[in-house]
Amino acid sequence: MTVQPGTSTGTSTGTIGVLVVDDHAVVRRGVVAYLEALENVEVVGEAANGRDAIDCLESLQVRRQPLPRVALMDLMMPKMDGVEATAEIARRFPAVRVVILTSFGEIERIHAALENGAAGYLLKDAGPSEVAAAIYAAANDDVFLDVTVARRLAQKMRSPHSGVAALTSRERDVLVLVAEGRSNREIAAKLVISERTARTHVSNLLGKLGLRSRTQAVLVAMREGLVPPPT
Amino acid sequence: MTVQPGTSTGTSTGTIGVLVVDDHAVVRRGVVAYLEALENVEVVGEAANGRDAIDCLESLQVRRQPLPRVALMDLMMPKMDGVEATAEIARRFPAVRVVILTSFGEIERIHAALENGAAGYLLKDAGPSEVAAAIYAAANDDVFLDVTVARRLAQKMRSPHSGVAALTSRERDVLVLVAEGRSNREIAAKLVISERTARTHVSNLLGKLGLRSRTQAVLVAMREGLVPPPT
DNA sequence: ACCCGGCTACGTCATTTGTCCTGTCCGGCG
DNA sequence: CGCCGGACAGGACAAATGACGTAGCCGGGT
Repeated sequence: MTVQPGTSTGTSTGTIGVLVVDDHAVVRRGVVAYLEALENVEVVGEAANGRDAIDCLESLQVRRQPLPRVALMDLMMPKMDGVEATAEIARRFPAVRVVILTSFGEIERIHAALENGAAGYLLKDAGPSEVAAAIYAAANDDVFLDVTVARRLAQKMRSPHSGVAALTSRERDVLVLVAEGRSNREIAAKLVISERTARTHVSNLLGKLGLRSRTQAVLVAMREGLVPPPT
Repeated sequence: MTVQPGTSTGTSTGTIGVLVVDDHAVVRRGVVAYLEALENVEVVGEAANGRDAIDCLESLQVRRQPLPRVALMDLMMPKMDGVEATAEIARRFPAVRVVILTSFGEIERIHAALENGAAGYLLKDAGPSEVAAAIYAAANDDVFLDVTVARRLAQKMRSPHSGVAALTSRERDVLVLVAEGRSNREIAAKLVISERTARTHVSNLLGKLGLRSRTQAVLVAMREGLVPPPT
């Protein structure tokens, strides 16, 4: 976690403070380089994970320093997942808009992030102009979505009957466990239900997803971002 | 693909030319920012994927311009995988050292990359100093490995009897197909063998990996980088 | 009050998967 | 040459998986 010294006199009204959150130093460097080219944007801090980001905001708050207007944040970080961090920031620091900047466009994570209060979603192959647009939009209480993200989201809305969206919450629970390599028996134990019931859920979700085996379900769950890729 | 204009008079002996290959513009920007801080290093081009990188080298060659001494390259790119690109560069442009800079430390990909002629392996949470060290090492015909990568590699060498290394090549073939969600019957068809044989292979590889179901095998195959995560 | 959808559970059945053992064929190696 | 390990194959069997139908329970909406 890094906080710029409070000596910065440039934090006047009209300047957009940005907190950059990413576990990869290279990416932070690239983002900062993007932002430095923008006149009325100032990077007020960097954090390597969600926990650090929260800490950073807290310490700014107790020091009565202005909070950043925007947090530019990766998903998939150690310590604290971007989705969780987004939720907590939206809850505890409602003045801070969270813009997601991540490598993968996994529909479930996109959905989760936006549901948790994200004000934008960028993919890492975005150019400087897109990052700028997203930040200005967020600062303006608008929402900026990457084109391909928006398209995928639209597709999801159009056909709620394909994909994990069609699953009930219980079926999603089961799918997550399937995607962790658990057997029906183990799933039953974890969820405190009968093994037959677990099998029923598996059978139902396979049907809804149009799959023929739990192995394929694992792949779908990963593709949709329902479970993180194994480390 | 971007090539710096040949007007650069600074490409004197002693200067290390670097080609940056990554599909994420942000990452390229960050890397370039790193490299700009180094005195005797010059970025001679950028490419968004393996194919572009090769093209870039070709075009430099036909124009009789000096090839970069080092290519800093991501794995997991569209168009052409980093491993393939490394192999082709090592074969066709032996003067160019390839340094891998990637997010994940998947032991199988590390192994494949190094086997294909990579001269370094960095993780993306590397700081500027590590990137610099890797580039200087590569330019010097040395090999630079990230500490955690080196450790994992050492672990692999120490215990060849855990992990995918213990598998026969045929078993690896089968594992790849398992990890694609194929059934035993489909695997048999793909490999033109009997289903019983496919089952034997699956059973044997599960035993060697200490697993109890093919679903877990999927996770291991992903973790080891034997198959790319589903897009 | 009534219906519907979701969670629970069970029974039955066909398939798939995984284990163990046996055995053949072939190529490399001492 | 004999030996060994790996690919291939099959039999026998146990266990897990998945499909389909049925049914009780409960909460939310009409």
